Amino acid sequence: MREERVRVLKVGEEKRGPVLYWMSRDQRASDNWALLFAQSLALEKKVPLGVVFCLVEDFLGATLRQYGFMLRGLDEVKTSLEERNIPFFLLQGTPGTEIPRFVREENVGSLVTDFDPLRIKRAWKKTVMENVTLPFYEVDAHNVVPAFIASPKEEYAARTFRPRISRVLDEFLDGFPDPVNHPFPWRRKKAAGEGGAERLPSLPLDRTVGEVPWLRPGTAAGMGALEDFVRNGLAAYPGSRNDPVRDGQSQLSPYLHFGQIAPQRVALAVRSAPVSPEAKKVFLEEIVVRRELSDNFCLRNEDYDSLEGAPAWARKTLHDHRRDRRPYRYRTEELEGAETHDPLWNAAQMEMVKRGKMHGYLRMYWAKKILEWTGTPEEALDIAIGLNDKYELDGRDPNGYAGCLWSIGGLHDRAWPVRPVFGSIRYMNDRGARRKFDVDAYIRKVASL
DNA sequence: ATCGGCTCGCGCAA
DNA sequence: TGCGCGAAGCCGAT
Repeated sequence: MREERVRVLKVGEEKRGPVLYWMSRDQRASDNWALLFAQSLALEKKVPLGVVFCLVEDFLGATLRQYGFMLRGLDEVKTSLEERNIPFFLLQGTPGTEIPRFVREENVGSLVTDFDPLRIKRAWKKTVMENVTLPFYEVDAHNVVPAFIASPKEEYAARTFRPRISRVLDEFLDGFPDPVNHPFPWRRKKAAGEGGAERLPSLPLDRTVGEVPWLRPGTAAGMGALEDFVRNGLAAYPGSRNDPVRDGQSQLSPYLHFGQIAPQRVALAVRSAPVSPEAKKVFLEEIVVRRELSDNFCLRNEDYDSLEGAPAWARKTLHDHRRDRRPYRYRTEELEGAETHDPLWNAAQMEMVKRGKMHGYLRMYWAKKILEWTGTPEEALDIAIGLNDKYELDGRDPNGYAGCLWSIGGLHDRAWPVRPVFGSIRYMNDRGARRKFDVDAYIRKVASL
């Protein structure tokens, strides 16, 4: 593994004791650089290795839908790790309290965690850091090119970020080593406690948004979806990705969001697939450049989920058009209930509510119409992020924040001809959608869900 | 079907 | 200081 993936969060005092990987964003037992680094430390010191996940009861308003997908995936992680003599502990509570307590109780010698640019995760790590004395490392197991290496600043657009990735991609896109059994058993084993899915009934969750039956959670299912896409979808991807009727997208984003599969595994599979160089290029642009640009945005911009995070030209133009007349106005509840005059928008909203996933092209259209139909750009952004985080399996992800800001706040985009309400933010309408795909067929498809 | 204009600012060449 | 060009478009002219 390239050592640039590792950042020392705290030098700490070296002492003998097991190595603990505090798993957070990258919820998988293989293809995980943070786990691999933790194991290499443990092997070097000849000590046990354990993995802990801290279950927060109310993570940014997450729902049964998202907790169900996550906890069922974690149960698979537990099984896979235990087969390799690595215990998995599912704690419940605030990481700032629970991780330092676990470290003390089990006499942990070194602590490793994975990388996440979101501010709540950074705040947790800061508290943990202040409450432990041992060495504490962070490994970017989510990005092919680690976010701290990719760029030292907030990038202006994909075109400024792309060359930074291309320069070093070959160095970082290396293969994952095979998992190995850990030779040193964890001794004073804390009581294992209930499994993840068993805890679902007792968690204080929003149960109005139920689990989705059509997408099976976990690493095995995610790897299956990847295999299926590479075999049956990748070749046609450039032509079908913007057609929500054909559904030419990879369906991998929920697995990627919860870290159940590694983006790097996806990139490796695509790179060696027997398809045209063009198809590979188009998909790698999505899976590497665009996805990692979202991490760059959230890492380098404190205001990644508010209009303050939008570029200055965009904030100005939206402000200049603040008082423009809005021909349609909807309240949050009307939007949430898919009760607008626009059947395409309603269908997109219904697809998200029912399936936990909205097609990529429609996400842009959907968010831009919220800007057009609500009182202020700030309100529009709050509603878009709120609905996305409530219903999408991949809510609360850097990609979601960057996507909403792209649609509403001109992020990573350029100026376009001036329109009412939008100013020079790129405008979209259903005529454009009709040029691209059979809108009525899509509406019928959603109605039959 | 295809094309140009719309419009802004970064990054690089000079 | 000038210039090319960009994350998924729209619209009207041809």
